[in-house]
Amino acid sequence: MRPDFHSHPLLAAPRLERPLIAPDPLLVVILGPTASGKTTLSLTLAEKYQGEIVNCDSVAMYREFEIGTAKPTAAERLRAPHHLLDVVPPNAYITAGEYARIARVTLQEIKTRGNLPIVVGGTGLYLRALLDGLFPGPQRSEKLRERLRSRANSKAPGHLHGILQRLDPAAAAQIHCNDTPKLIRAIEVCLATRNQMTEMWKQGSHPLTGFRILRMGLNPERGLLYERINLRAKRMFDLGLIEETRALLQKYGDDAGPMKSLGYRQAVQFIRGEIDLPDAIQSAQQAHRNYAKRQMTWFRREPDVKWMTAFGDESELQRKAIDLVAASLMN
RNA sequence: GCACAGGUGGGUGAGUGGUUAAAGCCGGCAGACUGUAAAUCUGCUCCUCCUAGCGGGGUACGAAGGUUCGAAUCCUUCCCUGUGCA
Repeated sequence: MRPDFHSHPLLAAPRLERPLIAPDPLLVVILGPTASGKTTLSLTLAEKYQGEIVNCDSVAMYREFEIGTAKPTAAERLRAPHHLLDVVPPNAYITAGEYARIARVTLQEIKTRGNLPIVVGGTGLYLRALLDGLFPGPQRSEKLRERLRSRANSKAPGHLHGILQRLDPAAAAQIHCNDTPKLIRAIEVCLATRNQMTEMWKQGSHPLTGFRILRMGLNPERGLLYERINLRAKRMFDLGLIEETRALLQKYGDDAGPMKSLGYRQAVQFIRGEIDLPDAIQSAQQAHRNYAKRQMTWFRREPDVKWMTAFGDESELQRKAIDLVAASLMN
């Protein structure tokens, strides 16, 4: 049985009831769509405030996936300590729950050093898992999933939804019958816990404690963002995305880690001869743009975000961000 | 110049007399999301006028005419595009 990370004394210690002498230290969160300049802003803030950067981008956690992930460069990583980059082997996988566990440990360590933790991320679910916590659900069961998937393929379309309907009607009402991955997870939770997933949700989650959180959101004008996305996605191909993907494919096969993610999926299609290079590039650009939109949809619901309508590398925005942090440190 | 093929909504592409303001796909916009989330899924999407909304009206399938109760669909001419022959 794997230890429940929520019970770790350091992470989930109840806050003291009596007023604390010193307020909780600050935690800066930079969120925003892909290519909005989160990295640049994080570097600026880290240098200014002795910060340490904690990645919150799911794909950037994988080793050997380099060009397509727009990780901070080696030079950038020299400017401030970086965490949770390159921590997952290419043929393994990480989940939101696992991310939250290790990210919380990392945050605690930064706190101990007295530095300013700066969480930088585009993965909404990971951010939520870190900040708000997930419900205490079971881990994935590959066997069960395999069984469900193969059964679903041989049966009528609504099959999985029907199963969930019987197991947990409330969950079934919330998950669309076409959304196979979410249906599978819900069924998995019900079966593994012998309880309904919606009941499990009621047990609540464990939010991150011990920090005052300052959320800064980058929201540059959409047209400009899309231009940057197009340029960056194209550049990834110029820098050798195809070659990198080919090597990864050879080493780990096509189900390795984030092979289905932005850019890599298109590179794989090209390598297989399914599309030509211009189409692969265009398709990758499109995928990045669509992703940016989805990220904004997610982040708009995030509470207490200080939104800024510009890119993270614009000096005026950086000045505002610096002021925001200064003001928060003051309180 | 002649011969074929073709010109449909932001793109692509169905539709070959009425049930078509026009399928599907893409794009665009909006949304969902509780352990692989850079994943997965959902809704809306011609213009215009009236209506709070239901809804109703007007335009529209290269252009102009024509046939017909009725046309994106049939006919004529014209304009474009591609291919073949000269």
